[in-house]
Amino acid sequence: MTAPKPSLELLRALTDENVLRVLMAHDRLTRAEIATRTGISKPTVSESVQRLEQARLVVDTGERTTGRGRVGSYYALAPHAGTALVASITPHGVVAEAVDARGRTHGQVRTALHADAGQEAAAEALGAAAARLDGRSAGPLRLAVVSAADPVDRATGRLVHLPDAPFLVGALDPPAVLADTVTGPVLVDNDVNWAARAEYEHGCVQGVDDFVYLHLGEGLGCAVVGDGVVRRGHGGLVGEVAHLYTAGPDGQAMAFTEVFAALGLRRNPSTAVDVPKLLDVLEASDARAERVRLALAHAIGGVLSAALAFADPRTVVLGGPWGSHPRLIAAIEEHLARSPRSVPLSAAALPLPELTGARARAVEELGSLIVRDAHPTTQW
Amino acid sequence: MTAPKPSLELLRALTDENVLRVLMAHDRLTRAEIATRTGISKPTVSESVQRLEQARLVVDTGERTTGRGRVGSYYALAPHAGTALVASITPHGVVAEAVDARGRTHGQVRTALHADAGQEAAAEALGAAAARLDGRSAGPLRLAVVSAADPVDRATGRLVHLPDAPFLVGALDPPAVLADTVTGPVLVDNDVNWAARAEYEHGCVQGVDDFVYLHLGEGLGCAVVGDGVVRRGHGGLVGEVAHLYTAGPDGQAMAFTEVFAALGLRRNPSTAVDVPKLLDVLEASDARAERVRLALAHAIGGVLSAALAFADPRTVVLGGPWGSHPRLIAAIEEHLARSPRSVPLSAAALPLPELTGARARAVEELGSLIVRDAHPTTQW
DNA sequence: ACCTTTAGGCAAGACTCCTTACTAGACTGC
DNA sequence: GCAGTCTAGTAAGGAGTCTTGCCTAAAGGT
Repeated sequence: MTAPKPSLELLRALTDENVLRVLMAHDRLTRAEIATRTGISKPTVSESVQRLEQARLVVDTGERTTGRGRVGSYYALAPHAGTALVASITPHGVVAEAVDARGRTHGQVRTALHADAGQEAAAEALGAAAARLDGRSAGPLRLAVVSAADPVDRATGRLVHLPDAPFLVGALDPPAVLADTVTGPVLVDNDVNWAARAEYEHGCVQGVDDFVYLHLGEGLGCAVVGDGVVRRGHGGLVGEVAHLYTAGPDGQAMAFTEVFAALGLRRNPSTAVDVPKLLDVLEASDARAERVRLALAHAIGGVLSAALAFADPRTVVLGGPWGSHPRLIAAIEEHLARSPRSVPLSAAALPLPELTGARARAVEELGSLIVRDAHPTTQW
Repeated sequence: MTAPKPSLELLRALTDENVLRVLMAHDRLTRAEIATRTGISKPTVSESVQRLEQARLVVDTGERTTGRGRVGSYYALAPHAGTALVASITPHGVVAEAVDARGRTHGQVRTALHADAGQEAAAEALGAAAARLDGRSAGPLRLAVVSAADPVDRATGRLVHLPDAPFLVGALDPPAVLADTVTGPVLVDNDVNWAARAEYEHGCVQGVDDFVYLHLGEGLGCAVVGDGVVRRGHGGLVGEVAHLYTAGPDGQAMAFTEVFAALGLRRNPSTAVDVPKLLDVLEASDARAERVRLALAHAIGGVLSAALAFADPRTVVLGGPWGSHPRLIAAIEEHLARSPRSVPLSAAALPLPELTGARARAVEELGSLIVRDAHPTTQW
């Protein structure tokens, strides 16, 4: 039911958007190249470039074409059109970078955190990183996209604590921390959701519009991609599988997180999974380790039965410090083979996937902001 | 990333779309009324109406305005612009109707089926109903929207049989059955999904963009609405909760459908739930019935824990022959109160919800078809 | 030295939408 | 019964956009 009111202003806006978008994809182009790439006629492109140059969204780079024919001028997006902040926050540290609308990274800042650093340290590191990147880049930081290793409230962007969840980063309010440095919106989401986006765009499930990404690490998380988009649900808590009923070591129904308590795989007194111990179990070959592996496969099989029922994925991607272990995947596959419904598994493989996914969103969003700059009042 | 190529043809198409859409919402309007309602100027509207009249998409109804001022002519969508077939197929019978782009129903056909009628009877009833409605309506049947009480393959529109599911209607291929009568696409989906759409638009969850609709009847089904749209997943099998792990009567993990076997609530030898017997249990007040109710609440609580983990609904709607029973809802609420995460419940109340939901989709789709008629080559 | 190629500019034309002004007809009030 | 008022629709003119086609300038190839 899309039907914007027709007007000549709309046409002009559309032309400018086409020009801006092609400049976001190609970093420097002559007017003639823009015309052929967009399919718009040369005179129209010329007018548009003139408008956008006057609006300081596009600049003549000073470079000139070489080769046969008349020399042409290369145009590009104005460097001061702004950049976006991309940040990833985990209990181990903060990684932040600035990206422009072309998708180029303009500097990266890493800050290590102690495991028991607490939330103030995380907030401070995030703020400091943003300030440094803001000072270093040509334009303002127009928006921020933040990845956090905890559940995120969809309405406020704040990190939330769920019962029996490890709360690795702790209470943090990224929009508040970044309000002074970033001029526009601050988008926050769970690291697993961003990782899923990265796998969708650059990883092992390209072109698969419906899949589930199960992250198994200290915390237990999951992302659901439906119709090509990461689904967040009402509160942003899609993928919080800790309290999902599944099968425990002796076949009794229990919450997924309780399975690790029952198997002695928690890092007491917290509710976090003891990853080193779990990896030992996956490597060991004694009978007890085999029993634990079976129990894990059974429990994860239960989680996957829920994924099948509520997300109907084409594939399930397993990631996280122990989620992509081949022996675990083999055990789960064996379990699935005996189940009434099955689903193919694959292992996640991208490095820093949450940063990749967040970066993609940042570029997309920055592009939309710049397009809106050109025609602030036009809406469609 | 929407950026259609600007052109004058696009503008004209947009004008025509605005005019058509407002005529779909108001059934008869003068040119002046169209102008004020769309915000487009009178001369432009006049041109558009002339074009659309020539294209036989709009007609002068012959009616004239009364009251002060010059008499105006009322225009309306052409009756032969076509209608859409809406059909619901359950083991008890077929209900079919024709709707026009205004959303008006143009006749309903009901065919009762015996419980053991088989799939040929269903196919025949559907085909016959379509033929009768086709003959009765002014224009052609341009598309069909079918609701079926079984899982539907998203790619083909065929009904599919899942292990341990009752397969109430049986193997049926609505696109094939309707290919001769319906000139355009045939959209098929599960009755629960259509019912969820009806509740979203006219029922108890209006404005709630994320909810889950749990249908409890002979079969066990579920619909997931995320960001305002019914989610279907890769194969269209979102909501098939029969094999979801949950808690059985004695606390052991088992598939949801097995719970009914364990409780003796199946209509042997099928896997369908014995609804009358279950309703008896909900009405009875002896200790055994109380135990069964607790077990049901526990099992459904497990299903809801999966819904929370994978859909994060704002509300859960309970529907179906026994799903909206107050005593069941009370038992589930009591169970949820003791759970780490909870969610509000509400009871479905619409009559024939699957037909309402399917009708809404049919009207929407028919509108898009008619708009495309006006400008077949323009795309956005 | 001449031809070819290419970026960019210019002019003309077609088209769309809008504003303003006008006409035709019918009701209202005296 | 008549003048005034109100409204649907039309006509004319203007502003703006896109496209086609042609031209010029400058560089490379032959």
